[in-house]
Amino acid sequence: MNCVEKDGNLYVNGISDFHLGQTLECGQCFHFEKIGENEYYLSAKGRFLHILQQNDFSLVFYNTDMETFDNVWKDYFDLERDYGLIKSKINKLDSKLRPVMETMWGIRILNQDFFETMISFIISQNKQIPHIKKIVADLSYKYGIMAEGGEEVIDEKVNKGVFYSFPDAWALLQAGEDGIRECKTGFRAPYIIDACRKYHNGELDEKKLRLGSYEQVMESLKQVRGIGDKVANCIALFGLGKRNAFPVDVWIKRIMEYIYIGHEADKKEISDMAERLFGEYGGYAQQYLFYYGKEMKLGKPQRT
DNA sequence: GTCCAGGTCGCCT
DNA sequence: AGGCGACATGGA
Repeated sequence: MNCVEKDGNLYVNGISDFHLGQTLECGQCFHFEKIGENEYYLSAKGRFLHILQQNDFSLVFYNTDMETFDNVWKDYFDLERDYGLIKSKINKLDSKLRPVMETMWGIRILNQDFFETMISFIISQNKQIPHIKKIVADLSYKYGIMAEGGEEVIDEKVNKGVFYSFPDAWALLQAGEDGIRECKTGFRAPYIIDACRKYHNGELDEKKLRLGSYEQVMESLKQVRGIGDKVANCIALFGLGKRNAFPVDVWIKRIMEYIYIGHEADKKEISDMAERLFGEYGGYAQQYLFYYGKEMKLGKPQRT
């Protein structure tokens, strides 16, 4: 991986196992807008980013310097991890994933902000991804602050929320349950408030959670109203770096039934099986499977 | 109009 | 313990 700064933009070459579109669209994050072929606006880490993937090996980070790339985006996109190795390990554990990983070869698990991930996945329950994105964008526009680098770019064609940072816990507490409801969060509004309180008063301490075990993390997260097993697993995986977490949602349930079981199974069975099959690689396997199954509509009942 | 969405809660056996 | 409807909102 080598970087060149030119005209204020950063050109990164020699990357591998990375596809920007797959990584953003695979359902792990919600605060972005597609503006072209493998070209996106996104908001993360208090910053706005315009990013383009030119080919399998090179990326353009617009209006970005080397230091910001090294300190922020390299970690955010998980670019320092060897996904070739991860895929070969998973392939050894279970060869049924080979075609899945060959199709979704460019997914990387983003290292996202814990608080934003927690609130986003509380919102995600019983909602489709486009609507989750809309709510995240609206909350950011209404209660967040302008993201660093967003002001110069503002573009009427996309939801303005992508130029703003996701609000912090205090801002959402100020907005209150009614303010949060204005962004169409519905019955999730009190859940969001509870999460903000527990985050703000230190009951949920990101540093402690990151140091804690997967089991400890799950138990702490599930103290929040509106966080059950599935959402807690998503937060653990995407917001706290617990790469063994294996969220079981309707899709993964269908996909695992289709690929491995051959009949209906309950969620407990699915997650036990995933732990046996994938162990510490559960999170990666889950995300390859999730996006593949969703794109292929595996096991989904036909509806016209 | 009906059904479902990256679920969870509360109440019912 | 496990089953089942309610929950807001929008799109198919």
